[in-house]
Amino acid sequence: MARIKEYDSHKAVEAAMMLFWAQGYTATSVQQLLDAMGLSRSSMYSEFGNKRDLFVEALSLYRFLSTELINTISTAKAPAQAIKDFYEVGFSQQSNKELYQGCLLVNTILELRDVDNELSLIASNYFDEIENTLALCFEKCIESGTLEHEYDPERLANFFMTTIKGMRVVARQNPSEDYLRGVIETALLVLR
Amino acid sequence: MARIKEYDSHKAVEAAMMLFWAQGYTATSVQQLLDAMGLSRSSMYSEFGNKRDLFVEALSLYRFLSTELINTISTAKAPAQAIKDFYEVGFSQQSNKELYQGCLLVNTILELRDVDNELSLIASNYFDEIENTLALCFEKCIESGTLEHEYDPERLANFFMTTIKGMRVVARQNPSEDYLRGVIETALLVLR
DNA sequence: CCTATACAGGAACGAACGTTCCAGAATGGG
DNA sequence: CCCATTCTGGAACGTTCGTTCCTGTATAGG
Repeated sequence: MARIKEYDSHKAVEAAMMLFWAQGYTATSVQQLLDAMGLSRSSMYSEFGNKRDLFVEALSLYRFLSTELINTISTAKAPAQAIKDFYEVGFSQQSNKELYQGCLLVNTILELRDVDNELSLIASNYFDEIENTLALCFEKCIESGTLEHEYDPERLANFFMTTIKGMRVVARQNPSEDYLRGVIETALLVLR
Repeated sequence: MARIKEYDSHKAVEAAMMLFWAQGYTATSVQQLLDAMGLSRSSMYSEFGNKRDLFVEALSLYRFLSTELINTISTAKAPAQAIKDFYEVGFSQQSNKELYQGCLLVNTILELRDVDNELSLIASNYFDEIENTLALCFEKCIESGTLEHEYDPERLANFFMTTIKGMRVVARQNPSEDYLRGVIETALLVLR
């Protein structure tokens, strides 16, 4: 053995993720990725195989980073607060720039269906995971009495996930913060 | 003068629109467009200029076809029925295949931001038109007493448009009809 | 020192892309 | 008939793409 790797593989994938997030899969060229990741062609191909595999890793990282968001939901008590926390993540200072990039998963689902269904399905499945977690959260709320039992937890999860996907489309249209906050408040009217 | 044009320009744009709708702008090649439109390279370039201009026409046609949808809203009386009509258009028999293609405008906004902002903005502006019409509809409902005056018509329009955009993302994930109908019913809970 | 490994940089590849151009066939009006 | 116009089909162009390969250099361990 000789010579230790210089670049941080995790940081490289993160840079790639940001670029895919902003520009989409097809519109992002390998050269742009190399510049953003700060490594050479040779290193990229020996480390990640090819552009598609790199994108799969970027998707995986995006999902991993979304886990803290899911945890926020699971631990919250009242459903209204859970949903509010869920929405509000996008407004946090650290990810304020990212807010207006929309959502890598939504973008991927729309861009790659009928083009690369396998990649589109990966993104779709990540959403299903989140949706199931959300439904489970509502179930617990009903059991603990913070949510009336007349509500169907699965239906609520379906509705809020759809709203969130819509908001992440709207986010890419550069709306005002008031616009998004107004949508959140209105959506919460569903819970009484 | 000599020889009358054989192909139907409107039909050609419609075929192009369907293809762009299904695959997106970048992923749709000129050759695929020619096959779908049923005309030769020479005819396409002399008639429409280039791929981008053809896409602009496809967007315009999509907007035109959406007008009947807008008219449905404006003439409806009660807001709940108006929104329901608005949603239900996607379920009509003639456009059932199209339902699962999502929405050309949503797809375009997400795909082409940071790639071709001008095209992305065209799609965005079409949505704004629809949103304004929707807000005006709610205003009339409040004046006529079919909607409580505590509601802000603009905020309601913002919410429902966002929900619709979300549904058109979900539609591209091939959900069940029950899923979409459940989301609609839940969203209508906002109106009491 | 020596060798195996990790890098950079760039040349080269084939394929696909959008676009332009041209030769030739078909067709309607004068 | 004749000519202008509308079409087809394909060749060709330049560009960009993802990918592979090669040369050279830097570095850590034996």
